[in-house]
Amino acid sequence: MITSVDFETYYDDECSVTELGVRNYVKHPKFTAYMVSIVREDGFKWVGDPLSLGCPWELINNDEWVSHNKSFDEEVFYEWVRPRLMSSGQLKKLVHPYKWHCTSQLAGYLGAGTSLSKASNVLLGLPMDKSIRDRMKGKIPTDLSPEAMKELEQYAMVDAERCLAIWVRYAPEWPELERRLADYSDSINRQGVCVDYERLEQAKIALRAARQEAEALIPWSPPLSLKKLAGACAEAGIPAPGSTRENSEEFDQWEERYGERFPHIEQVRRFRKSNRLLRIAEAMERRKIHSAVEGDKMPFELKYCGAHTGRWAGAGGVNMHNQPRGDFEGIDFRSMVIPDVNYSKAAREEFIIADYSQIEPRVLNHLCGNKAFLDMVREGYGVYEAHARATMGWKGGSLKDEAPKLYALAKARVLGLGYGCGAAKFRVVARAMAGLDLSMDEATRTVMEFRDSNPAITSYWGRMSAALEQRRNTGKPLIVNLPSGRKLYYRDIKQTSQGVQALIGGEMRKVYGGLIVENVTQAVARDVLGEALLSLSPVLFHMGARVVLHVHDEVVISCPKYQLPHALDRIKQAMTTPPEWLPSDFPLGVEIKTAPRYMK
DNA sequence: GCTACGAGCGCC
DNA sequence: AAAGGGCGCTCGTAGC
Repeated sequence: MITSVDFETYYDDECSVTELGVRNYVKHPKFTAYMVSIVREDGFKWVGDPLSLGCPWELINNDEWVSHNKSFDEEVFYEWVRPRLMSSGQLKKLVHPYKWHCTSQLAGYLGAGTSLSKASNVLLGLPMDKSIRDRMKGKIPTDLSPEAMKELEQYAMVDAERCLAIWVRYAPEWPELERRLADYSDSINRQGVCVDYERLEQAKIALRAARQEAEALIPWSPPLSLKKLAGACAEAGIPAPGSTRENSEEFDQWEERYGERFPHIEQVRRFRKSNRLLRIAEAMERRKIHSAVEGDKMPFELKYCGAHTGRWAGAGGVNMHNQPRGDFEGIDFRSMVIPDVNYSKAAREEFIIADYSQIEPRVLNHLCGNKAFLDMVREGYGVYEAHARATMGWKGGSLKDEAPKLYALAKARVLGLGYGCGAAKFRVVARAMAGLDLSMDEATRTVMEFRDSNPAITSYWGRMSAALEQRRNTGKPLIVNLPSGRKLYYRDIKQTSQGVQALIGGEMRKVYGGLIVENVTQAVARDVLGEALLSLSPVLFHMGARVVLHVHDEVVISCPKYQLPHALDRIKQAMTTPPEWLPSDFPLGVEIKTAPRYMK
């Protein structure tokens, strides 16, 4: 029997998931699960206080439960509700589901967005009203009038009904391998990472000092106000920069001319950066879980299929997918994350960090059938040099050594031009990715040359563009089949005043051929990582190691030091063996290193 | 007082 | 429009 279970819980500014993460939210003294809605496949429905005598826990014992954001409801049930039911004697034996499923993960897999309202909209065609929940902030049911209580119960029931409907209708479309990946994600999240909280404390002191110093040197307030900045520029008799974005061409020119006369800009950046890092540090602190055996750990959230391409998305307050790299004010932020400790075992651990090398260009050239390029990569040439040999007429020796400028251009072309980028944007991309300063003419010429010499890629854009056109204004979705069997969905494709748009991940967004090619490429690279995670899992388990984190094309593993000599080869082997849906000679490359702390 | 949204910026 | 893309979080501002 499928049964949907949805808890309503108290929240306010300081006691919320956003603020504390799921684990410490449920532990908070103010936390209360005041309502649960239960809907069974046979039509049975119940809503009310989960601790009340009438709550039908024994009825749904051993059912298959389904929730939207299962890891949240699990935490509430196992850590707050069930212990109370047991200690009050209301339950004589432990109640639990036979299995617990998640419709947020299912909806993500189906490219429908991960929120219940988007999923309901896209998958059931039923919009939802979330306003009642927003009005519940800081309130518990005793604050409510009987009418308001009734309204809330109805709202909670609708959530559970929609959740059940989505599961019943779409669960068959969710393959076993993807379900394992989703479960695995949840376990990685819950396991968390070890954090060097002492070092973090030192960092916070330095960051507070930097922020304060910067704030004092900025003559306006609030310090990040662009309006105030423009006002101050006007007073100084100089034009205001259109943007303060670092590395933007426009801003660099402005800074060159006026930077000396107007030094506050540098402090604006310093304020922004130190403030941001300080906020992250504080959020990491609030998520701390102390364990005598495992040390101080921080659970986090990598959302399975958080992006419509299927990529995981960092979430939950501390985003492990955008941790700052490198040094700021003497602080290397990534180094706060350290290998697992286990004080009950003597084994010390070390990180192994493994990255796929340029996986997206490799995938793109495979998808469009660019054999010449892939053959050269298989022969051992680097991706950029292979591109230069295949399409830029390079016949010499090592491109990087003999023609560094051409190498940079090849790199910019490979990274920037595969998805339809035009000349103006290419100038920005080439600057950011390869440190190239191109004139508009040079950029235009490069873009044209690239397209001329890469017909396989441009015709791939064309096919996707034609597929879109075929479904425009027909109501029929464009479903792109990926080699893994997974699909990408472009629903409700419409001509609008903004160009062609489609319902992508629950939102209307602009769409065109090159974009779909980019999405597919990203999606296939994601599937490679997914397969790698699953094939790594038993390999690591045998060595007492485990994945603690993954970032799109990078896997961070904590491994007992005495296993390191075997580990590197085995990991590389598992990661570079192509999934069965790719050619067995597909050239996957992995860069692998050991590190005493998270880095790069 | 609140929410919604864009700018800015971090990552791959 | 042959248009690089995918994310999340903080802050400031606009609008209610």
